[in-house]
Amino acid sequence: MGRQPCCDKLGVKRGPWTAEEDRKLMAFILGNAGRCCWRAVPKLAGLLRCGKSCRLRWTNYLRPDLKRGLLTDDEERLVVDLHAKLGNRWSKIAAKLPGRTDNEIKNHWNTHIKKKLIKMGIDPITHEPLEVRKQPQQASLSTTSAQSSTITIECKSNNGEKSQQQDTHINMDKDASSVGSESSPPELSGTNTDNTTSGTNGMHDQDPLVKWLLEDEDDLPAIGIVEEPWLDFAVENDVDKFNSIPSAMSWDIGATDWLLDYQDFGAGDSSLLEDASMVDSSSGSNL
DNA sequence: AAATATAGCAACCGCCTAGGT
DNA sequence: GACCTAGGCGGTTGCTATATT
Repeated sequence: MGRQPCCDKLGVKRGPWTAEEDRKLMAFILGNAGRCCWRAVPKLAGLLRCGKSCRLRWTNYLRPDLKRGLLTDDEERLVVDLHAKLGNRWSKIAAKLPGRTDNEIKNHWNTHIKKKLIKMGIDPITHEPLEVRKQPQQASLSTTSAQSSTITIECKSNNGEKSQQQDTHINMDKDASSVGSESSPPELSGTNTDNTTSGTNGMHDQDPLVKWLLEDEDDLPAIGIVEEPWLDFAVENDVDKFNSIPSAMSWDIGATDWLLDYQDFGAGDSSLLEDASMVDSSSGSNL
């Protein structure tokens, strides 16, 4: 039988996105919120891309509510804490950091945080001191004893200055074996996080952080993650989406931050937004 | 200045799950 | 219940920029 490819590989462009493609995609999505599925987006938007690729580009790069730049110290500490609880479930972690994507956090973890932790003698997988791993039977089998330790993460601010050393409390009150590999903890893997509230993880329920995490299924708006308004059928197609959106949507960022963020689009892309709004109307002809 | 190594990040791949039929 | 599809997720790859020799 086999699974059908998400799109016809033939004639599908791959590799880095051009500014023009970004414009087209952005204009289409903002102008046609909720009107079709990702599979149909490339065709309707006039792109020679796979729908999956479009979705990825949108969620990881074009979404108006994305923050750009390095993670702040606070965000970094939160990621470490969350990773200690959740393992490599980047999307769950990202859900707690408004404006950050799972891909971004994953990359940041692999390139920055991991190294920091190793440098500090902390196992980035188990969040335990590296020495502990020399005694595998203890590290992997002493599963239920709730451990807790306070470690210090040396963070550098964006201007390269060392910030004050921050105490980061990493609770290692989890099943050591559950984070003994890069994969998700067995009891947490599989069907999302639904299992996390049950059975053997009862102890997690007492952890405020875990409580908070487990609540995320229902309270996304409360933490700044709103349902994607641009994919909402109810979103009105204003003349200038790029200007209307920040005020129309309740993103958890300053009303104009996203505009500043778009300076990152690349050379000469300050004109991108203007162009995009123009493309918006022209791309409508593709529909 | 050129060559090489390393780091960082965007994008892709393949698997999994949810939802519809 | 079986099958199919779309979307989501995490792991991995590959390109580019920067640092080092």
